[in-house]
Amino acid sequence: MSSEEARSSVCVEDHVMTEKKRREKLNQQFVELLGLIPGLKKIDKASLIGDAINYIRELEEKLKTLEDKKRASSNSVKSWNSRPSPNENLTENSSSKSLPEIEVKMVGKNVLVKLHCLAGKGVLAKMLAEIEELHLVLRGVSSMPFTSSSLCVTVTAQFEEGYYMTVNELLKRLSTAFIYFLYED
Amino acid sequence: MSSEEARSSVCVEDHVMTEKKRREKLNQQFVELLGLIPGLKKIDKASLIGDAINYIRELEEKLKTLEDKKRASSNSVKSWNSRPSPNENLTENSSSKSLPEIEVKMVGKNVLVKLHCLAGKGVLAKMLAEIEELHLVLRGVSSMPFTSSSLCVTVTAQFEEGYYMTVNELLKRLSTAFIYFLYED
DNA sequence: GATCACACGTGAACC
DNA sequence: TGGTTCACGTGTGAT
Repeated sequence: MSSEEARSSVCVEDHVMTEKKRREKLNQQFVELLGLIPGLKKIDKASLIGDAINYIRELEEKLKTLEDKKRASSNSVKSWNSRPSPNENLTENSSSKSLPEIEVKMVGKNVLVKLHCLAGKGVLAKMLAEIEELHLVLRGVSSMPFTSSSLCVTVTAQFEEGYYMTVNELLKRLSTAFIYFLYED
Repeated sequence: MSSEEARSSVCVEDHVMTEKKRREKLNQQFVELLGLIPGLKKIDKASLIGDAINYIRELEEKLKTLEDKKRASSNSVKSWNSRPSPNENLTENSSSKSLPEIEVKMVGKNVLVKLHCLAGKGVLAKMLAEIEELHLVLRGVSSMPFTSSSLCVTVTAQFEEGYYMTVNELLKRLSTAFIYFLYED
């Protein structure tokens, strides 16, 4: 008897409490997980984990799909500045500044944007998208190859009703947007 | 003694086996989940579920971010066909077909695409992106307003090295891509 | 030897 | 009343 009671320095009840604690924690995790999984039917612990597994796989797949789409339409843009050497055949008599060069003019709500940048798949589409996100309505777009690797783009646009911006602000926003391209995952 | 043994029709051992089965199933789910969660340190059951929870939250957040981005650059395209009434002032002497009208010409690797479509924010950018996804390298782009609500776009391009397509195939792909715009979530 | 996490058998609750 | 799921206390192995 006495040997059984004193079998361990801290007696059996301690063990029971510890185990109780462990179960509580685990169950707490279970209910937390329960709140995360949408549209589950059985609330079995097993089924719950099963649904969690399926949900994770589902999310991962969706994410992969979206990322691939994104990548397919913006990956090439990375090559835009991937050759940061300004020693192209365009620094001869141009202002010798590195690309892209951005020029903005405004008359009332009318905007003229001139862009000179390294050509690359997706660059033009991305530019237009970014311009339109600044609440500009495209009027005319002209794009022509300049050197073998650079592009001259001219865009005319108008501010949407109720939107306006100063020239400097617009220039800053455009530059920011283009930089955003380059570092986009 | 005998009453204890015959307490249930199929004796206690059945229950034991069932419970064993249940545990096995649950543990099986645990290990399956274990393989899905990246970079976990402790392999506690509790910690495992905890990490699973965090991972799910992480995935959901990433997905939301990506979807919002996507939405921001493609939402406006929905307005493209949101006025499906062909009774615009352009059905007068045009071929009276509903927009968009797509015309494709090819000479060797050189491609000419003419598009007549309802104007809308994001339309042009999306078009160019889709064209480029067909392994076409943009050469020249010209876009001008036609009626107050429609747009004439002319695109010259070249197939990337190693890529080719028949005129009909190209036309089909482009049409498909544009339809894809309209029904994109 | 103390702590931690686990699997087990068992009684009970809930259709 | 059977089938299914859960919580509990306990024994045990690993660190």
